[in-house]
Amino acid sequence: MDTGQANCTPNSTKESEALDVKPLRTLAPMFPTNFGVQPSSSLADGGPFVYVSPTGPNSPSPAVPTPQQAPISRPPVGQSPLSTDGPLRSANSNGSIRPAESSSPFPTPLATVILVDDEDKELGGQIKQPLPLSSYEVSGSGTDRRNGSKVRAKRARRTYNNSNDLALVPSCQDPRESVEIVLMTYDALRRRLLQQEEAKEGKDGTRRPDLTAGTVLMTNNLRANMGKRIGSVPGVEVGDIFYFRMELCLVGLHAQSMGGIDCMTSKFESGDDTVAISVVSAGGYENEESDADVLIYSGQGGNANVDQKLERGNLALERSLHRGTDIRVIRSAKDYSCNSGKIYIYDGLYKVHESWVEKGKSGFNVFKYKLLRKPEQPDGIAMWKRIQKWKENPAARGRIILPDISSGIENLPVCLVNEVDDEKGPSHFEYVTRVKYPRPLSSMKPLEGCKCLSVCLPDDVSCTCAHGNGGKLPYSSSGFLVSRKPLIYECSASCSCSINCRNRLTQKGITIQFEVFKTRDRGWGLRSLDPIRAGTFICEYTGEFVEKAEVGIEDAEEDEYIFQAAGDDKAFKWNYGPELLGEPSADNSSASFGPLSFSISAKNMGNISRFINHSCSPNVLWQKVLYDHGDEGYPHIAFFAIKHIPPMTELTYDYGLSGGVGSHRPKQCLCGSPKCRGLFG
DNA sequence: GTGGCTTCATAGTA
DNA sequence: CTACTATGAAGCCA
Repeated sequence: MDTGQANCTPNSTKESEALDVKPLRTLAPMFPTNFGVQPSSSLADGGPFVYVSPTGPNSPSPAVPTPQQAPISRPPVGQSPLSTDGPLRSANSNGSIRPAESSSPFPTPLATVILVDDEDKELGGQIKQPLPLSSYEVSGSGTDRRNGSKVRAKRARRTYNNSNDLALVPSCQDPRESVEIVLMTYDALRRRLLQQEEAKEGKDGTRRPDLTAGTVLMTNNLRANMGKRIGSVPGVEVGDIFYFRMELCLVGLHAQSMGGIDCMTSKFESGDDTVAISVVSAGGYENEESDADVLIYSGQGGNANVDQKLERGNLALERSLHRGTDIRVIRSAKDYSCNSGKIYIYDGLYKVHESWVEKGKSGFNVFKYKLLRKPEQPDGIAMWKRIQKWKENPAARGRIILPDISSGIENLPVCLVNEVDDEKGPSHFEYVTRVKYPRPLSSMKPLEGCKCLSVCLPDDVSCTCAHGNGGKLPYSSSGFLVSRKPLIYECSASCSCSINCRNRLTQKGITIQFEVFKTRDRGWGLRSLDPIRAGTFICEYTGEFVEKAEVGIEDAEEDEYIFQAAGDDKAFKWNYGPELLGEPSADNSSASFGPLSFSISAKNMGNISRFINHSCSPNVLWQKVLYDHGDEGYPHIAFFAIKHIPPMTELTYDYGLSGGVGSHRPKQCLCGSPKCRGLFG
């Protein structure tokens, strides 16, 4: 944002020089038509299957097995003594490894994404309405209160056919975009369901918005990468983060909603085998996770009071060892910002290198599988471990220019680092955490206050602040934006509620550990050391409030530090698919959101937000908020996360394209997105 | 097609 | 924080 746009040559050789910098996440190749299976020569030529001994060339494990280890009696390959192989229906003509046709008759696993959107009319009468929540509200099991008996509602079985009859708009061509749309839709529905749940007075039982949202998307075929596959999943990149197991299901990474091992039957030269395709290591068993490239994974079953058996997932992992097939690994990390306390990270492809049986803590046999990460993959969990070390010992972090660019003004220090060249930092500016208005606050219209005691609650119908926001508090109890709104009214000094009220989110400042860093080709940028969940408040855009007419057209430098959002339709689609819940479409028209009649200049004064660069595929959106005055013409601009953002990923928002309305001269865009418009500003 | 079972989930409560 | 438990849904399997 602070440099002129250099050139449009992407991916020059300079990229590889950024040693410790996580490379900017690149997009998956377009139109992947294979199943992610690479024929392995050792398998294709019918060579011997590799039984990796504990002393194998790639195994740093002890040469002598410990006494507690016993070799697994290996079942013959291609023949299942336990009938774990499913029926096979696909013919394989070329001899390469192909997944056997399983439950999905889709000829290709291209992401199937159905968008629900206001422009449906273009498609005329072919559109089928999505199934709203009410049409399958009875889901799962519950207790019938009349007779106390356990009843189990029929779960709608989804039949996968090729007619794509629920497609409301054509499928996305870019798998990355498909995955992101599925995830954003999922979380939007989940947040909305949670909001509805919190507003209910009598809470009958524990509701699970995560599962309900998942069911809605599954029922509407709104998912990516349907059908299982070995290897990487189109549109999902190493390092991607997830907050619910259902998210892994919806993007095709791991189909089991709870199970840790996912498998599929695949064709091999010598027959069919059910091999493991993905595992989730989330702390449920005694796994060893000390090394970033090694995972000692425990088998399933046993339940701590019986021996585990060589069946199901355990057998599949054993077969994966024999076949040498890739296994996707999803690892978890502690994250106390979310209720579950953990977060899932896709850590890329591993292979099983050895297996054994040992006595677990309970004294019963447990299967163990040693998985080694395949080389030459981007950092996944390794980045997390590195950040953890930085946090424990800040001195271990190299290339620090300033430990805190805010000089203690922010809630948390904001580090300034340069890992790409010798530039010593951005040009001077005054760090401020508040917008400077042309008039004093005392002269502006005050906000109407609520009379809530202690904190505002979503089930309190008398809260005037909730009324001002359309009847619902805009943030969930954990502090996430539920959906984008034309304007949010936070509680203010006029309210009787305390500072702990959930409706005082953005006025309290940042809660994430950010750092300002030098990008390769776009000047200085902003990123976070913490994972950021969709809907999280990032920061406010601070600077000097200027009326639009006052912006100097001639000042090129000022132009780089202006917040002046234009009304760009695509950038405003965040609250996808309220129709999926049987609700009316949200008003996402650009008239509700922009363009703005004012600008904020951060040239002379500002905060971290002045370093947020533009992208045509942004991960941050802006939202108008009022909290210290009631003048709707002078709203605060608050940034929120559009999607889950892994640590060390650059934060970007869509500057829009003012199209000659304002003073901005369009600049060459370097965002690298497939959707890049080429120009912005 | 169906019902039962397993499963490294969740959220709430103590 | 940790332990406990009630509820849950996908996919496998008989």
